[in-house]
Amino acid sequence: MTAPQVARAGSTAGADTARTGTGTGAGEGTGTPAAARDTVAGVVRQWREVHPELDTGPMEVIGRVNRCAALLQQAEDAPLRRAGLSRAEFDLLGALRRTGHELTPGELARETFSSGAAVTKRVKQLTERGLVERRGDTRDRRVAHVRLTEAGRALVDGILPEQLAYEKAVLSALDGDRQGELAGLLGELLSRLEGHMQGLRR
Amino acid sequence: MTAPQVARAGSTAGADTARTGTGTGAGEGTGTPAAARDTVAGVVRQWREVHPELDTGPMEVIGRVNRCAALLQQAEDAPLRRAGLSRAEFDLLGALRRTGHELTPGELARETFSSGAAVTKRVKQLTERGLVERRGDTRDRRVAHVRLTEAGRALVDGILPEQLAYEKAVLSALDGDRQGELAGLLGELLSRLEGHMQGLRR
DNA sequence: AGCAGGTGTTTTACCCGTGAAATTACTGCG
DNA sequence: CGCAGTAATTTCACGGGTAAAACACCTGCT
Repeated sequence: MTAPQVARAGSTAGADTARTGTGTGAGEGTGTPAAARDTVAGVVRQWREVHPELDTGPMEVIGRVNRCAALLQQAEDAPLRRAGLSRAEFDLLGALRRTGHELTPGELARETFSSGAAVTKRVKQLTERGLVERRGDTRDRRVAHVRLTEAGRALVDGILPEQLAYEKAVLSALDGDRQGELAGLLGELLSRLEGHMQGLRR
Repeated sequence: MTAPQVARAGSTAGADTARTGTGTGAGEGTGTPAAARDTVAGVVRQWREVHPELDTGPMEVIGRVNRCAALLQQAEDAPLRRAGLSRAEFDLLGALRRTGHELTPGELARETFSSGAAVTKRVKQLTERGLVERRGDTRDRRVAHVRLTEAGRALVDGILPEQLAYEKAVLSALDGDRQGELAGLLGELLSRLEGHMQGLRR
């Protein structure tokens, strides 16, 4: 969540940069690469016409990641809104549920990739709704502990299967094998990005 | 950009749902799947411990797409901010540059996946900065036409190569072949999502 | 011609997230 | 003990996005 709103609402990616592979890749042999009938392909084509000298390769990847994320999130939000939760709120509740224990605001911020200020606000709202409770730490009075109420736990447990089913349906656009390949490639990229990310901040 | 802020700022994905493949997929043979040392893997593991009966497969894909998008966008924003532009502004300018001709606010909204209201605001700001100009349509006085100024065009052309180089560096975490595979898989998913997306709005 | 209905754009009101400052509290050291 | 330094959390001011309402204008029908 902390990341530039990949998630939240409107979402991002749109007309981003995208490049075609470094020569390798996607072609399936048949006329159109089979996967190339997406918005990003069109955008890349336009850039190539205007700037034929540029290597548009990265756009193909990054543009698609962004756009997929946007669409997937949009889809995912539907079931949540029906339960009256925003994605950010669900993420917070989910963090509490999956860790199985109380978390401090700071931990929640790290866990949900959002700012401390955002956590403060969300916790306040969720407390008012009776989904979450807070208590001060007895030793260190600076810190607070947030935990799910019974209602909160029930809400998460009720939504989660629905959410997963919905995601499964959306992903069915890709067969099982491809989903696995995709998860693998993304995981590889992700683990390296998360590793030496700070090193690239020019 | 219109999509639910995959992009923008704080970014989203965080503690999202993610599933492990449907049996196929990522394993490389060696102990840890090689790609499984990312944040998402940990989150999925937690969910599985708490809800062993649920199929966490979709999380593996969707969670990673979201998280990758968040990190990539965060990285991409760096070069833009140095030029004093937000990603949304750059997308708008980029749409004008790559299409090569004037666009109406409505077209800009569609092209950048954002709301009309957002376009109105951005165009106003960019006009004040002298990067863009607007003129009313002579036939239909409801519509406006927005075009790049010379300064705007120069700015985009100056930033783009830098942006692409930066993206290329970030993606170098994956070798060329894998980038191609990834682009292919994402393109396939994306084209189907974009196709029958509206059909899933329960 | 005149108006009902539709379309393109802007305005309005509001929500939500952020960074920086403020607040409160702990800790180690002289 | 008392204070400088640091840490956890909240408050503040603001930017940017959205949906819905308001506008302005066109078009087709009678």
